[in-house]
Amino acid sequence: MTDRQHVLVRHLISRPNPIEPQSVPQRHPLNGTPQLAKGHNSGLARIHLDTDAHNPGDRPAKRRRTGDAKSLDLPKLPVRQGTKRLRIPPTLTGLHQPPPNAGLLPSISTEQPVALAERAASKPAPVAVDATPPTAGRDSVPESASAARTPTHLAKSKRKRWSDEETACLLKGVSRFGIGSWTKILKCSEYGFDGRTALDLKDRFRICCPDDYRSTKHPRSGGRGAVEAEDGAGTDTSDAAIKSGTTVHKSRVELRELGINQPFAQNKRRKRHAYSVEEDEAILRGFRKYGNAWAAIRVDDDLRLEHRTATDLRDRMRTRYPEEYAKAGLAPRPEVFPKPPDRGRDIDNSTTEPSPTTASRKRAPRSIALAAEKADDVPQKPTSARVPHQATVPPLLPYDSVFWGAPFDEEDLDYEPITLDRGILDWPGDASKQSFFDHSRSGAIESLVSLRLPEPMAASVSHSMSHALTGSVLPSVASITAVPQFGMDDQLELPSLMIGALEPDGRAGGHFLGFDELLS
DNA sequence: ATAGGGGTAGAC
DNA sequence: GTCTACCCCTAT
Repeated sequence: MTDRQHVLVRHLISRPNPIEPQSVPQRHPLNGTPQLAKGHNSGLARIHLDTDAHNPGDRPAKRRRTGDAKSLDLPKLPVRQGTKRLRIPPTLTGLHQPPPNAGLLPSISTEQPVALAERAASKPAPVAVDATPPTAGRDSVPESASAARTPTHLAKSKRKRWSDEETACLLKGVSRFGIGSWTKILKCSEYGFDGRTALDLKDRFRICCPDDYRSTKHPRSGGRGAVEAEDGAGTDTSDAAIKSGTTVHKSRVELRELGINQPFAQNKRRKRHAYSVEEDEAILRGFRKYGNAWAAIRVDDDLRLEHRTATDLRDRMRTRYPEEYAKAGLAPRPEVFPKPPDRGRDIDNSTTEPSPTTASRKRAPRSIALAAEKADDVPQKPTSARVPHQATVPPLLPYDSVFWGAPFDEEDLDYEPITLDRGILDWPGDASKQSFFDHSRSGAIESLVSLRLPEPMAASVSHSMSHALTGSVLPSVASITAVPQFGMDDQLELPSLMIGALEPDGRAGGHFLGFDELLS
């Protein structure tokens, strides 16, 4: 920055705000609430530094923002108890929402603190289950307890041996519902399992009856049929071995004792078949030909898809070609467990609309967004052109850089989704307002660059606002007032009101924009 | 018959 | 643990 620009900035900052004369109590241009009262000749910086005078101390001092000791907050007017928070015009709704990287903060959890769990774990622990005598139910935990999952349980849980009762329940369940219906068995009230999962059941069955389990994978290769086949072919399931406890394989005798005299029912679930490229292409062709008439697609001889069910085709279409599926007006497959947003993508430079204001992208309609995301995951050949990103929105302003009027209290702020008219940040790009501030020619404010703040100020601002969106924001008044190099402890302007106020030749001039103009 | 909104189980 | 083909259920 040149010396001349330094001087200009200083001059401007020390000028009275023409739209905010100090002698007249101002009202917020948006909501009509009283604005911060300025005392005669009392600099804001002085007000800041004398916080006690304005904060008589009935309430504990607000927590300062961390990081920059030079960064001071403007004093807040007292907030009447029970004051309803004002509705913010749609243009500004959501400006006070947390920055997108707020997710880096630890989330609020209802779980017990880890320390608590550790303390619990440090108590004299019950004897390890593995060391307990192998009596039935020795390691059983009351169902309610296992469901509640105490913090102690969250600590690396010990292995729980299968009791004989559990194993019996499993085998009976498999006999009744078939191999593979693990959840059905698990949920059946006639059987009791000690906090097992369906996966646990499968694993246990694989150990107890390996041949039967294997038979589900290779139907022709084995499967003793529970009781018909020879005992323990290839495995040591002799009575001696069983009695000695060296095996958990279940013998025919044991199964009979459990009342299992029939072969285990095979899982009715069809075998999985990965979709081939040919199948995918056929499905797409069929969809384009018949639309969502899946049955018609299935029976079309040319498509050779009869081995799939109509639902299979629907499912495949909605996962393999989500865009095409959505274009037909069909809802994409909902995500069961929505992933947290990929924060890395928020500053993705590969967006189709390169602009300084694309630090965050407008969220596409859920269906479309999902479609695009799904398409990202699909390997194989590329699908038709992606649904382009809808648009971009300017980055969010941290709420402390915008004047909100009096009745706000930090503690009263709940956050709302942003609805921000992109024009709010486009105005400096207007050709009629071109000035030496306009550095990027991009038509949008480019934060500190556009402002051309002196280096010390820029450093201070960027430091104190490190919580804000990357490269996004105007500095907060609080940040600016904290910079002593300017000797401007008297009158300060909101930076947003100064931008664009210079003539191209550098003279102060033009007119100062107010919020009302800014937002009109 | 199909849509929608998932759940499940097995492969990896 | 993740992915996904297959499955299920209800509504239309």
